[in-house]
Amino acid sequence: MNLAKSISHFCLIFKGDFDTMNISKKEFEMNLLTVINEKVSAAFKAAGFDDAQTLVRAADRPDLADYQANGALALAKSQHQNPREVAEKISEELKKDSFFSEVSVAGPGFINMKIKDEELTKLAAQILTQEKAGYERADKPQTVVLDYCGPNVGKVLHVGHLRSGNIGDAVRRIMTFAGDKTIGDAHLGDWGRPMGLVLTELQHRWPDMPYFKPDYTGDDGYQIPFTLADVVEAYPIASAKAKEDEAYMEQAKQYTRELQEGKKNLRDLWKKFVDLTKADTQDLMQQLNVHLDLWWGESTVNDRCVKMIESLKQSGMAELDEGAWIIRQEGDTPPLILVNSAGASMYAASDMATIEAREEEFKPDAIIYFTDARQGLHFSQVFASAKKAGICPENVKLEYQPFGSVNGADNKPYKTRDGGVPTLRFLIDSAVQKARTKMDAGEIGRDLTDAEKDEISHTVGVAALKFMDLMNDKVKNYIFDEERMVSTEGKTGPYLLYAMVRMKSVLEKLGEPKDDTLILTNPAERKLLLNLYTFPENVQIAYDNRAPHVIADYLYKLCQDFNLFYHDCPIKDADETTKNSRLNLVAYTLKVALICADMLGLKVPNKM
RNA sequence: GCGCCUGUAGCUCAGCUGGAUAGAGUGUCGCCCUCCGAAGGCGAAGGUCGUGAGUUCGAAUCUCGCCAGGCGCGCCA
Repeated sequence: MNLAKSISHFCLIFKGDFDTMNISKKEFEMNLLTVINEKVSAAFKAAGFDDAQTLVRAADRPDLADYQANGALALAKSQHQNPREVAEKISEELKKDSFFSEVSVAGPGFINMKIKDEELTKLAAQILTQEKAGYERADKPQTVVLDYCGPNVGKVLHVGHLRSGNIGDAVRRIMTFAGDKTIGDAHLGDWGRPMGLVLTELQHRWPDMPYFKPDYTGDDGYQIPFTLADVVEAYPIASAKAKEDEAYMEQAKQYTRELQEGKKNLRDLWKKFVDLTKADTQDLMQQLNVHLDLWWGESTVNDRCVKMIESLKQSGMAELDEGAWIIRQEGDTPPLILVNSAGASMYAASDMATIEAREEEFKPDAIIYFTDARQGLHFSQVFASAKKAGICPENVKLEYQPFGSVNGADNKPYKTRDGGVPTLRFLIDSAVQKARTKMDAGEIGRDLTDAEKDEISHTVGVAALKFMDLMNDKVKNYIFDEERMVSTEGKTGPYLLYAMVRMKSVLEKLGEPKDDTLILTNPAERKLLLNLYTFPENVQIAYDNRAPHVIADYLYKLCQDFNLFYHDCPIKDADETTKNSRLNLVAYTLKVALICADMLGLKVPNKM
């Protein structure tokens, strides 16, 4: 994504023409970018350029400027004028504004602006004290359903669920912060042939369960003899047996059908192992601080799915081809298969029915899917078909947000040392264990009790795991380096947590600031303050691109700037004014950092 | 064969909806604790942005070709 473009998009609504927008000027002076953009926009007008984009953004050459405007370049191009002359004219107007200490034209026509320290410090109390630290929603808030996590009954959660849950939840948090109404749905895989297979295998192993007695009426108080581990083990075994043993396969098919028809004994048993999966998933997601609002599954839309397929057949949208019911696609795209030639409905049908259910229940503006990058074709078929069939209204946006795979050092999908697929529980446990080892070996945390160490190492370990997963552009594969993950050096979860713990610690030990006066006496303070002001733009870019890594990157830079400030600017022994000012900076930084951490679903301990 | 994604420092990655001298981290080398948390900070070295054209005043960024890697292509999810 392009920073400049995203910011300019963000700026588009601020044309300096507040009256026509029926919004008070005050409300728009909510962050530094909009303040400057208003000034530059006014200068454009005064110089005779009315409708041009100002293209204001934080300078990418901090040695030359605080903010820059690239609008003169674009303007000169469209009007066939000399860009430097255009920039000079605008810059002459800007120089009249006492807000800036320096305005100059550089290179082909960049307008560079430096802001007076007093202006910069004065704005802090107006901007950084706001609940959202200057972030202002540009367009109308939306209702959005987000589909992530995606656990499957009978299968153990693995690294793919880590990505789906982490990324989906982070995007949900970002959207929620931005003002959207969000609904996170786990989309449980709890239907179809796998369920029949599990039922069959459970019967083989525990034939005495009441569910299989001919006179079954209910399972009140019955304690199931199997655990989640048994269910997870049962599925692949059943799957293998079914391929060999025809009778076994027939039994599984029959159970699948009877389950879907609602036969009570099977439904009751099915519910037992679905609940086991759900409880396990809930536990893991809670450990990861991934929030879900909804636990709809494929079973939730079963009845709807049956009706939908019938109606698609009636309308001619679906056609029979080689024994299967399909929906033809545009161009070379292969058809979507609704019902296979054996008469079983496919997951594409279930996904379409789920869209219909979500539309009916929530009337969302958008539905966003977080699944791995291999499902692109599937979703393009489902989306196109849902639109074509009128299941999804035209104005509802269906969005597929793919993510790359997690690879080992060999750049092949990540495996444990024994070659197995690492479970999510294993990943969490080993991250926590590593954090604990680090804590026990280090000088830090000596004064903590064992219980505190347990809790903090869990927080740190999970943050390490999550941050590693969120710090890169989600569409790319990344290499899982378990040692680097828990390192406190460099761009890691523990580094961020450490910086934030320091901020908390400073405020706790030296007290909160007495008033909101801010003074700048050191370059590190100025750098940190300027960075705090760019929070709104970063949120906007992250929002527009559904890109948690933009927040991750911003938080990292904020912590770097803070650590430099912390190192260069002593607080305890400074004079009262300086001390108070620096405490203000710490408080502002902590506030913004905690918002960012929350967007990423990172918990921040008080000590570590 | 068709389609999607990726290729930037030794390594791991930002930047990619066109702008200045392409940024971090890590690794290597050097420096900084009498001080609010050194799980920290500072500095040095390190790049034909896969490749070749094109568009443009200006290309890592846009277009096209090529090369390399990953993934997907009707009855699993």
